[in-house]
Amino acid sequence: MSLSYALLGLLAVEPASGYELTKEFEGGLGRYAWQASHTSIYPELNRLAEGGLIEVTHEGVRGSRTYAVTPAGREALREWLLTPRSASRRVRDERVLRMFLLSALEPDDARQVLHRIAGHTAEEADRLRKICAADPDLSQTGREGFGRLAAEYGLRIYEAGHDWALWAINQLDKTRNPRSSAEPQGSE
Amino acid sequence: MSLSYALLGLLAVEPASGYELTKEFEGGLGRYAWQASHTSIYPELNRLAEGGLIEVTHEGVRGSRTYAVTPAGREALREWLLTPRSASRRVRDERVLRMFLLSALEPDDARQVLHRIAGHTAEEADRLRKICAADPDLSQTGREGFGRLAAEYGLRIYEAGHDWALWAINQLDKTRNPRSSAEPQGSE
DNA sequence: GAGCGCATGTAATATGTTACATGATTCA
DNA sequence: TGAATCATGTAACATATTACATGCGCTC
Repeated sequence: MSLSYALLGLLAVEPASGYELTKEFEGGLGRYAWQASHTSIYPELNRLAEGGLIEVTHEGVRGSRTYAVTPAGREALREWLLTPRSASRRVRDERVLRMFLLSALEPDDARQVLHRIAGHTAEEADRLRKICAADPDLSQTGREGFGRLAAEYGLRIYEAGHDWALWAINQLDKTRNPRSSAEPQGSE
Repeated sequence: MSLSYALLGLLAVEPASGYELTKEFEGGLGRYAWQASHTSIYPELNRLAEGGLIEVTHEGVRGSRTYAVTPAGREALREWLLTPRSASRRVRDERVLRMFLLSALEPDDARQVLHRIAGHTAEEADRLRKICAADPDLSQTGREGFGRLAAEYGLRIYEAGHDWALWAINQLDKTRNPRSSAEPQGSE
């Protein structure tokens, strides 16, 4: 189960409570890689603790429990990350699905969706570009460097998505109007 | 439910049987966007047919049923694709998750995983580059053009992932050995 | 002391996966 | 005629989402 490893990975970088982990999933991790809500996180933490992969290191004032990975947990995570599994393609990305289904639309509708995608990917890329520019050398360690690596990945993916959308719009325009091969379109 | 729209989208491009749709999901669609097996596809087709969004247009010799979208189904698909839903982030990508968890590893282990990622993304990009080169102008229509658009997207994403992996390796090398900023590493 | 954010949980429902199951047709 | 592929399905189990639920502590 991937959620266990996501939690193990976060805790391996820095101990945290279920509440803090939940917020972590609302950021870059849940955005690009694996989404989870507190109702799946808390039971999973309990299961991991029962299995001896994590343990409670601190009990906070409002009943919060801070978990940390045990050596066994760290080893389980390491093994999972170092072992390639070609079978592991549980891909589910609704945004990408929408891109794949564009051909099912009338060209004018598809163009409209592509313009929206182009706008959205540009915005996201801008946002991430700022984050990356703030720390160009990946000097931070721990959770910070973690986010930095993720931001860089997200940036490159959004830039690629943006380029793709522009390319696709151009292709559609060519099909509609084969004489002028690159008619600029108003952006959204 | 995204699966319904994935099926609607495929059928909108071209009528097909459950068996054929299942194979479609084994290709690019299931690889990058949305994965599904026949055990979820068949019940979903029945539900869509009950809801009047698709209908059986042909019964084959071995009990196969070819479905096509109804006007209602086409409209439902169109509305879904044209309506932006920012809430729709059901992202689950184990490969990306692994990238995000790298910071939890010792640098040497992380480097090893990154080299594997670099190798894998290069292979995938090569594969897709050939597919794209075979039809540079997106001249095909229907299911073919569909695949072409998807291949182009996949190519760009894998290239971006590859670049990211190389960048990350370089960053790790810098951290290990700050004097020489770009020490080449043996690939896997 | 009222309201907000912290912090965790359960239960019902929806969804997805794995294993099991069946039978037809084609091809060697 | 036996194996491979076509073609669809059910049942048990695992997992995830939504709605509901609770209570503490801080701040105003």
